[in-house]
Amino acid sequence: MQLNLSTRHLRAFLALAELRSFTRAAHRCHLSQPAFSALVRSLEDAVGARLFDRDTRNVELTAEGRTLEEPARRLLADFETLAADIGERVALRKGRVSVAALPSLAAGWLPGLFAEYRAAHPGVDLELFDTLSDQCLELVRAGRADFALAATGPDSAEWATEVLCRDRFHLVCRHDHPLARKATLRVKDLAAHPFVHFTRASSVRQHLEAALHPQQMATVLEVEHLTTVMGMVEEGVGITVVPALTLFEFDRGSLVHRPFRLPGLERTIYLVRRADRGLSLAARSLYDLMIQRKPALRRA
Amino acid sequence: MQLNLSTRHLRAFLALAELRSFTRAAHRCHLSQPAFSALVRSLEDAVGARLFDRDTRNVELTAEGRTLEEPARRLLADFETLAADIGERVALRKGRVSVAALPSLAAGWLPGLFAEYRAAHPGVDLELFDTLSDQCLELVRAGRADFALAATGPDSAEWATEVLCRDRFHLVCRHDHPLARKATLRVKDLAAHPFVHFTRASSVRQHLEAALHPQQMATVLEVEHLTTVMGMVEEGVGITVVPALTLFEFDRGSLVHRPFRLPGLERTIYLVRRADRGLSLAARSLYDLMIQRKPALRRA
DNA sequence: CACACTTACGATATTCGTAAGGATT
DNA sequence: AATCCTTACGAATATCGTAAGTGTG
Repeated sequence: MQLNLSTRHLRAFLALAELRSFTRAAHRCHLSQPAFSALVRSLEDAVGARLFDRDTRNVELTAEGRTLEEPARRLLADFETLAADIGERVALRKGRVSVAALPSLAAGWLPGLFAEYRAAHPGVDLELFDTLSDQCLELVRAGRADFALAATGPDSAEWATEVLCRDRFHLVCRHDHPLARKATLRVKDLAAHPFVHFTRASSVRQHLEAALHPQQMATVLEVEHLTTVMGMVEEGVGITVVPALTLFEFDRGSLVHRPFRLPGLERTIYLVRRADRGLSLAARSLYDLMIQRKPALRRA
Repeated sequence: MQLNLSTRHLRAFLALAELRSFTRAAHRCHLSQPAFSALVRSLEDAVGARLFDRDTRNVELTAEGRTLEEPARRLLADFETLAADIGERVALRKGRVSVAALPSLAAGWLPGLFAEYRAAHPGVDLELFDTLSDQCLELVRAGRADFALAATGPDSAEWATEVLCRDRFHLVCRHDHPLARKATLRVKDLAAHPFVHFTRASSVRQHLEAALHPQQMATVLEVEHLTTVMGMVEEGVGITVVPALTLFEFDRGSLVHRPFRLPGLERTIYLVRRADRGLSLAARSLYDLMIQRKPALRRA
């Protein structure tokens, strides 16, 4: 037989110990006085000892009651701290979300979204891993990230995926480049010009090659970072093709970007999470905000 | 609105977190599975968050549940420590009793009684103040002693008193003293012989003077400690009169002690406690043992 | 279809508030 | 007489277990 005590028992005990009056303590506990009396008695029965000496005039803790007073106070405080903690998590005033995202998304679209989320829930810690697709999934699998923004939709029971948006590829070249003003843009037009590629590990490169296959590019360079691609193109080293979500990097007067008509020339951005565990409230709220604020697809 | 949680909620939560099965956790909590299910739901409703992700195959903590797990474990452990503590006090395996007693009782009668009590309840700490009557009462008034053994029965609403025993006065003299063999012993016989008194502060002295009044003694010495009185009498410095409960000190071949017939020549030993607060369980049990083992009145 | 959680539901236990009782000042 | 805790008691609520329902492998 294990005893069952509730926070109401603790509150009643402490109220009575402090106020030394059943009537007033009952009122503090929002109970009628007889109900309060019964509650105290049930507590005394549960612990097997009389905790208060009472006659019609005075109420006072017994020796056993006094030994209980301080521990009970701490216990209730701990309880309430815990309740407050989870309450703050429910109210999204506290918590932590960790997102793994491709660099192309991390730099362009996410900052604005994170800013909005942070303004709404300043108490929630945000963590962002900007890394390549495989590593993103690995972080989610290991539980270090709540979910990932990735360009691959891994089709396994391990994952729960949802489409965030489709991201069309654009040609980027200098303003004075021949392709900048060509009437209709075709894939085979690319072959004639020096091309700045992403490294083969990047999802942009992989998507691009798959979409353009078997068309070959005139690769002059393979680089890792988006900024480097931009610099190269701006200096006329070559042209490139990038997804719309990275175009923020190329928004400068010396450059031009133009979408392709070809429907296959796009990638899909997925929200990916583990199928076997739900999202925390904080993670869910950020996830939902992402769905709600889907990246606008640029036409220009 | 303040939430009400019970130890059963905690136990259910922890059992389910550990066993990851409603069926098995319900069994551990001695509940039917649907009742257990309802209990978990009521916990989730109370904290306002889903704590377990469950489908028909798997049960697992949510992120919020995980944040709750360790604190809940500590909280329940604290609860049970506290319950165990008070249980041990109720069972008298733990506790503390403090007694204030006159030196005459502290040295003679109490040691055997304390030994008996200690053997029965080795976990209970015993404290003994052996001091004069006024100081005994002061210790009880201040709450530093649970009750006192005193020769004065203070007749005030402040005190609750109970008679422990009556203690008759005996003449003590050397074996070779004239009074050692006198056929009938009268008070006035005392006046002719040098008398060793206790100090005026002692209750023995006060009782004796009150009882013998207006008879005057031939005082040769006033000393504080019982042992000193014994030494003086043994060396033939004088005779003395002491209560029966101190006779243990005079049980040696060279000395004789003889009771007086006079009924007034006795003192009453009281158990004295504060009227406004009860005794702790440990104190009550020692108190009751004292009543039960009242000092045997010596006839010899 | 077997297993595991949820829902339905009637029975039982607990807890509530009002009203009466008893003790003390 | 007034105050304060306890007891009595019918009503509302909570909790229980059995049995049926539901979804998943």
